[in-house]
Amino acid sequence: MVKERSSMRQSTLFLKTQREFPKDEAAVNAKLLIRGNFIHKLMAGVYTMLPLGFRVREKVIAIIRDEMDMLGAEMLMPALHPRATWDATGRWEGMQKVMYQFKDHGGRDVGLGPTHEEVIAEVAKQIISSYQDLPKAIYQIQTKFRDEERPKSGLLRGREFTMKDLYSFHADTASLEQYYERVKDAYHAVFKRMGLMAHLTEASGGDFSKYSHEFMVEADAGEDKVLLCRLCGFARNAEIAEEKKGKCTKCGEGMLENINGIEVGNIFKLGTRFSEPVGLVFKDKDGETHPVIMASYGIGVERLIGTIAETHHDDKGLMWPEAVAPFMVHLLRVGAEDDGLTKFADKVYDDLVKKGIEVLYDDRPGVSAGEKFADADLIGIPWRVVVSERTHASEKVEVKRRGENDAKLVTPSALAALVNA
RNA sequence: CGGGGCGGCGUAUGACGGCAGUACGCCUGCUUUGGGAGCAGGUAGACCGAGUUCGACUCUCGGCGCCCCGACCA
Repeated sequence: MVKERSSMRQSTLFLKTQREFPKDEAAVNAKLLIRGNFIHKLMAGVYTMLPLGFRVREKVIAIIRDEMDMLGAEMLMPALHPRATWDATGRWEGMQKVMYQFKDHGGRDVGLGPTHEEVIAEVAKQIISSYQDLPKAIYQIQTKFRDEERPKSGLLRGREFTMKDLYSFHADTASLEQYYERVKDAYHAVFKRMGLMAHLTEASGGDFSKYSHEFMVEADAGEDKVLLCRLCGFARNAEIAEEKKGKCTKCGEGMLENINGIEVGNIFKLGTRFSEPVGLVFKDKDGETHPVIMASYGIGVERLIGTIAETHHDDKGLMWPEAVAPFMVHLLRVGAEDDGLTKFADKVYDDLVKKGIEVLYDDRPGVSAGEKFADADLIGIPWRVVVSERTHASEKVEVKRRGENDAKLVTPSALAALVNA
């Protein structure tokens, strides 16, 4: 069915691209996303997702959700937390630097969650009490707040952002290991589906784990240094790497290379770091009590969008992979205002919409062809369809993929099949 | 948090210790219509505070904000 939401007329959309790149941004993703009007910066590290950006975000989330639903159920935890929950693990003090903490009107200490291990452990206490309750996993897609000392690089490091965080609970390490491997596969699938090649990278475990794994996308804008063997795929974060170059320590064949990586996801074996202090325990078959073994798995949604922008563009603008593009088709009506042409273009639009294709229809009157073309290149929708006097004369439309030079004339009825192929 | 840069119509910029200009945008009208159209008219701007000065958008100091480098990064 035709859903108003799936397609839009540009003349009425809350959208205005900018002629120039913003002068105070250096990061490619910030330049392109701001100029293309996908996002609007409210303050450093805090952005409005405008309609185009919102749609990309929805696509990204849908892919994440699709893969995560195979690993556990979704729920939603609050962003506002009481101090007591964080005091249980000592992190009210420990995370003062990154956690927004303040007093409510009643004088109570509260904070905005930078992460949710404490909260989920508290919730899990009510669910888990026996080995028969394990393993379990649960995830959410939720807003996190981090008082970053230095937000930077557009969407790559924000103060308020969406994170998918998955938590798993196990009775023993064998169960944890097994589940951990499943998550690895799911993560690779998530990134691959949105056109990103992520290297599974060994990293430090931070506060509460000896080791963790990060998913690194190679990009100039990446703030992490990673040693990578292109032959076998071995990767290790430079912060923990003892070797700096030379033969790969894993396969012994390839050479280790230094690359910049953007960390789009990470997975941690938490062990009992959170379950123990919170009292999240279970009874085994013999009636003995043990702390639950936990792991957490995160993906930064806006950072992913920024990463895609960093890796999918040319000098004219963005080039969205189809899976996350805000629309599949950008339909441009160019040339003089003319009733016949307008009707023809409207019909092309309606037909595509009826066939379930998401179309952004640039029906703006009085906007030059050149400006529409430039906007289409900037916004980066995968397929560009042009309707003009020329094409109308032959009852055809002109189709071109973003990034390719050659356009071809096809009949409107052939469009949907072409785009869906 | 240390260091650096920047702060002017909605956007991007030029000049300047002495009436704040240009381009784009936006509004009116006419023309135009396949790679950011033309003409005419119009609209709209100095981050905040203190100091120096006859006079500060301009110089000095402080604050705030943004960007960049570094540190930090569950």
